[in-house]
Amino acid sequence: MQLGKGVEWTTHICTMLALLREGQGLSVDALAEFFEVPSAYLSKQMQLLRRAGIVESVRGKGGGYRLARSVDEITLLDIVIAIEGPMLAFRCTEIRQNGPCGLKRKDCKRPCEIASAFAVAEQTYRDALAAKTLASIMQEAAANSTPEHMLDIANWVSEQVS
Amino acid sequence: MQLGKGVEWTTHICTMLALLREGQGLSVDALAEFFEVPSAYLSKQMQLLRRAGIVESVRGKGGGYRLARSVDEITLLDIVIAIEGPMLAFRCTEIRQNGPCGLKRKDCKRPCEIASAFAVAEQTYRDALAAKTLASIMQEAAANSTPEHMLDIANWVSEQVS
DNA sequence: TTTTATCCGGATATTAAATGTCCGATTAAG
DNA sequence: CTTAATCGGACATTTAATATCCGGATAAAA
Repeated sequence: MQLGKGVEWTTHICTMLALLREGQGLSVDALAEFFEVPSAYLSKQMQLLRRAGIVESVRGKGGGYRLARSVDEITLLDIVIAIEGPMLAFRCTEIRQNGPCGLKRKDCKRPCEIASAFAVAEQTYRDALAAKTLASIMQEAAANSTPEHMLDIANWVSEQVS
Repeated sequence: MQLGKGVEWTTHICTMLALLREGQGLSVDALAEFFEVPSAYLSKQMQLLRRAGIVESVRGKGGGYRLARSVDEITLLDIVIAIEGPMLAFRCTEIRQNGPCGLKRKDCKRPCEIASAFAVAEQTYRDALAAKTLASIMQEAAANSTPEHMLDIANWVSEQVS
């Protein structure tokens, strides 16, 4: 049970995009270089974010990606669902309907107790992710970082958005 | 982010093993037939449960699997960890240390805010699974099932433990 | 208008993980 | 000794994750 690398990558990237001013954008190549991740593959992950409405893209020279809404309207759950899809981690294949004592389908309108228990647990997970906004992450990051490092990043950003 | 089929299979199987009396056991072949899952692969999953101390095995003729402890001492988390391993779903590859503004390793003793947030969320998931014992699942299952179906299963079990 | 930089989407390739099978060794009952 | 069962390792297959490439669209700048 593993989340794809895209979740880690794009979450960090969202914190970068949050530093941009109105009208600015960062290209996939710049972001890939910043984090040393493969550019072409990162491009695919960014497209997933775009289709989810988390970021928006500007095509053509000088284009790039930027956030599509404010940092307090983007949660970790939004990102996970954008990258991983909406399916639950627990896959119920209804094996209670199999074998010599298998139940009839009509008697299986409600999920079994096992599937229900996993669904409840996953909901707590999602609730926790939904409660964590990009805004709160950036606030914590700022509190734990040094002024020098934040300045480094600000300088790199301004070099990119030429 | 998907849990393996072994989690669903072995959880259902634990509820079957819970029906056995002292000294009885069920063979992998019997369990595989009961749920219509591939016997050889199920055998692998059962070995994982065994190494985790959830079930115990009896080799040789007449042998099989049975629970290694009582149903209120076996949780869904025990089963998930036995099958999937102890790793967290979110893999932090420390990309904050990469690229032109990468942090030095010595400045990364604490996990970053993103990794922390995912760790907190996963802990709520695990807490929920740890709170769900096999005992509570069987109680719910009994409440939602019919006497006929429970009798069907009891009869099948007694045929197997010859 | 041409060049350049960028996203977009599809196709493809590569790698890793999940799933599934097989077999020889071991163990215990009859 | 034969039979039935787990154990563990090796292997095979299938699927998912990761990664690359390219042609097309778009827009800015030269």
